[in-house]
Amino acid sequence: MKYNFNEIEAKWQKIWADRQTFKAKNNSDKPKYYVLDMFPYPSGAGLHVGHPLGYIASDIYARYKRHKGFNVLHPQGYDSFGLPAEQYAIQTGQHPALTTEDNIKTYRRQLDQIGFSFDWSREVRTSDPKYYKWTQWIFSLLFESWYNEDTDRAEDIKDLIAIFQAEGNGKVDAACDDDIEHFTAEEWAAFSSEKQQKILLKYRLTYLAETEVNWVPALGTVLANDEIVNGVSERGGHPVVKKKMTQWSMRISAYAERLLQGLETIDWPDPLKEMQRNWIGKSVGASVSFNVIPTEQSDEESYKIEVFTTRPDTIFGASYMTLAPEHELVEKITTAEQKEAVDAYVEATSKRSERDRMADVKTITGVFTGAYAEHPFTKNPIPVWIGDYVLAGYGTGAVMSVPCGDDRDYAFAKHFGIDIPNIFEGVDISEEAFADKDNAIIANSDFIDGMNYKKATKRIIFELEQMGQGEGKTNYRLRDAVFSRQRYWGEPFPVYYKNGLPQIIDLKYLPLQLPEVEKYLPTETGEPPLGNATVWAWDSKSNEVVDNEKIDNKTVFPLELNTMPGWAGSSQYFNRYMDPHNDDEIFSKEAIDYWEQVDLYIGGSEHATGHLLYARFWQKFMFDKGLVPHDEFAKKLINQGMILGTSAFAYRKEGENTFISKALIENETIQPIHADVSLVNASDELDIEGFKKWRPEFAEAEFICEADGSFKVHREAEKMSKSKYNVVNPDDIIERYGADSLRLYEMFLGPLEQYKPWNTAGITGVHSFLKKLWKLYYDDNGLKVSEDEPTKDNLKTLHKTIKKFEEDIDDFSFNTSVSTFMIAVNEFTAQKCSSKAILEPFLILISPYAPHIAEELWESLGHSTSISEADFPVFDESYLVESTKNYPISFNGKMRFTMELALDLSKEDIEAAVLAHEKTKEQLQGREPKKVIVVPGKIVNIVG
RNA sequence: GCUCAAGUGGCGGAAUUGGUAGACGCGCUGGAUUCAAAAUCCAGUUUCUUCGGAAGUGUGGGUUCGAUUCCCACCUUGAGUACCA
Repeated sequence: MKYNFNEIEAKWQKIWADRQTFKAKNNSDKPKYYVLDMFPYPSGAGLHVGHPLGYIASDIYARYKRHKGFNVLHPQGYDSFGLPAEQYAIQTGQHPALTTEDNIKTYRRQLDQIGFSFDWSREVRTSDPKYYKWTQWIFSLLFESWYNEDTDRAEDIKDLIAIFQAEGNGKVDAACDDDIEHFTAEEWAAFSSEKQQKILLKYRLTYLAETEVNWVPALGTVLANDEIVNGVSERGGHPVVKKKMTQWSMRISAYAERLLQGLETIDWPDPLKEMQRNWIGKSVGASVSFNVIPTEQSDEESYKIEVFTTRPDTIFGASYMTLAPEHELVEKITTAEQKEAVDAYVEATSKRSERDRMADVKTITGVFTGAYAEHPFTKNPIPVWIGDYVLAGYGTGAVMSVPCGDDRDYAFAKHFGIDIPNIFEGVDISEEAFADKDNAIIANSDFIDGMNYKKATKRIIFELEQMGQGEGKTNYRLRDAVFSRQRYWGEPFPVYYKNGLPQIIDLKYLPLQLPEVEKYLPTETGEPPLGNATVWAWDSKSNEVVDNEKIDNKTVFPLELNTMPGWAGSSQYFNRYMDPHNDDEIFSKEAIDYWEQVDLYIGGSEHATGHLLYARFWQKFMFDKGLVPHDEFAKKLINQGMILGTSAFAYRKEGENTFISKALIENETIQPIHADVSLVNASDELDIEGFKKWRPEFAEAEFICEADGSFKVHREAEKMSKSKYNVVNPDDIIERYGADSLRLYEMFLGPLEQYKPWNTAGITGVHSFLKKLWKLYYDDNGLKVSEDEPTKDNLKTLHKTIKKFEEDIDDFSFNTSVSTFMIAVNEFTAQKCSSKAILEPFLILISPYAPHIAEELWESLGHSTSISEADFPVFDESYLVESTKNYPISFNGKMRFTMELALDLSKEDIEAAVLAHEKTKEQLQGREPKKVIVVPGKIVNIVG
């Protein structure tokens, strides 16, 4: 009988689906294990071979854990809101829901034929109203919460109102907007309801605020900072400009410290943690306030400049101050003489886009305001400048400039001829600043002379606090996250506006479903696409959506026109899988108490500062609300590397329609043109006729070939993408070699975390391994497995494989496992092993990797239940180390043999080793030698 | 610039409490089978070699009986970040 993989795979995929083999129960005597993948966005292009890499790894692990006796939750779903479906809708008028539905069908078909053990009964889709009901609900929960710094957790807004009623806001320590006015209980009571609502909005964890946002005119929407790469939009590469808009924001900054601390408690990759740390950007230092020396313009008011510094110890080296051009004091303190120059400078910088400003870091610009501030200790006047190297958005938008201790201040001072006093002992600052704080000894600084950074900092902060001119302060780079998008295809906010103030729709009336619109573009008046909806008003009496014409602003009000960003739905899906069909609660208490959190999460590192940070934030919030038992949602995370495409480039002479083979290029100016990879063979030769037919503009092209008539292309690894013509489709691979081959090969390609190019040629190796495996069980006469007693060699191979397999999979070294199987099959073949006692447990080892062939052979051996229910074979060391049993050698003792070596040591080797061991011990006068290293045939070394 | 990761045959890659470097696969070479091809099987495949050996894990040092592994400096590549005071 032959190995007919297509038939076998279709058969078992159907059986698994029919029997619901992988359906997980929310209760069990077994320990639980939750394996999660980052759910896909179902794009129109379908899957390419790079997409399933992480899914294959997690599937192997999930199947392995089932064999190990765990109740495994391994769900899958779709992140189905998103821009491409909307863009397609704008172009074609097709409703995004229809496009999305089609794409999901393609995805499901492709995923199914790879043989994943997903529990599809728990599928979620972020665009499904039954799902986004709960996304909206979490939004409303955030709206009804504030962050209490004293208890360091989110609390109910009702508690805050109670405090305001009892004692005003004087003692409240909250994460809130920074323009809070103080009020007493009496004042609070006297405020109008509107004023009270406005104040509360400044405290809520999600709030409306006029913010400077990243506006992308080409997309008609705003983007969060993590959606912008090098000053252009991540999707599409459109220019980004700053614009002030009223937007919903998430007060993630309240959680900055906990998001940082939490990293210590989770087993995530170090580079990814590092990225999150940098993104949160904690810096410890002090805030210092400098009094502005009154001038004729400002003598009526006294101004203070607040600065943040991480180097309070260098305060005596401050020879000037710098404000960001956008700083509010700029116009107030500028003197008459300098006004013209300052205005011109502010005007010029505001015109420069963010991108220009970033690209042009080297050029030093700035202008003197004419004003002076008073140094808090020396009382000397120091000039106040403005310069665009100071960012309005970080710290206070102002700095005390210490040219001798900071490179940027140094360059600025040098450029404008400002004083550079040296406050470091024994350091030459004539050429550059001395920024090494760990090796600095302070000098010329009054009472901190001779101190190091640590001591001086402490002392300065103490003195500043005494004087009331500063305090120790910690700053975070992490900004609150803008949560509004001017798009159609996203979750609607459960919000309507009464007198311009946001009101939340009660959970009872959710989901608030997306309205139908005629056009998916923004309206002519510049409103978001939902502005096109005609039935989009809220009747607060009947609690339902009604026609816009009924708006009277008494009982019927306009609804929010923005929708939520892509990360809203993906910040809660991992918990929803635990109880996905619950319409009364986001999940039941039993479900969350049973599954707790994700044990293993596999996905790409590109989500480091997006999804993975926001999801941690929501989880911490949910934890504060007592909804989840852990404040981190995923215990362990692995980043799978990307599988790259191997692009092919044909070189064309610049300005001509003549192509020239790679090896023949000398000094022609050439232009590389992407050629479809299917037109190029393994030796990098181009199919010229196919190439001509492929693109009409090349039909008439000339080709300069090698002497043997071949035309060679240049190869390069790039991200797989349609536009680079380097996409390899899994459907073709599966048809030709089978899903089991694809699964094995993707794992065999290299370490999971690594980026690696796809190369179809190598798949024949794993495919012939499967054929050899099949032949161990079947020959031309049918099943050849016998009831024979296993030989010693058989047992040795089996147990060696079990041992190696477990070591590999515990380290997530999926690639070496495949090699382990290959070695085992080669050994069994050489041993002519047919013993059922060996071949049956061996199948269980293979089954996570190649589940279809394993199921088929398992059935052939007479089992009526799925192999996924079989227990993992028990490893028995005695088959491996028997050869050393009769000798006084312990494995973890002073004499060391590795397991592998012990297998192949002869009796003579071991006797020689024991002798050498004893002899050395004698020489050392009874002390145990540290190590005796033995390899077959010789003693390598003895270490005393 | 800063932070992090990685450099091993023709290729993908194995080997880490320091102990046989190159497992396993691809490719290549030779052979068997075949009218032939595909498929399959067997043998070989780091380099040099006077066939005894010698050298060898980016480069140069160091520690060690012993270094792909540890330390220092440098080079290269990739990723992240970018005036964060």
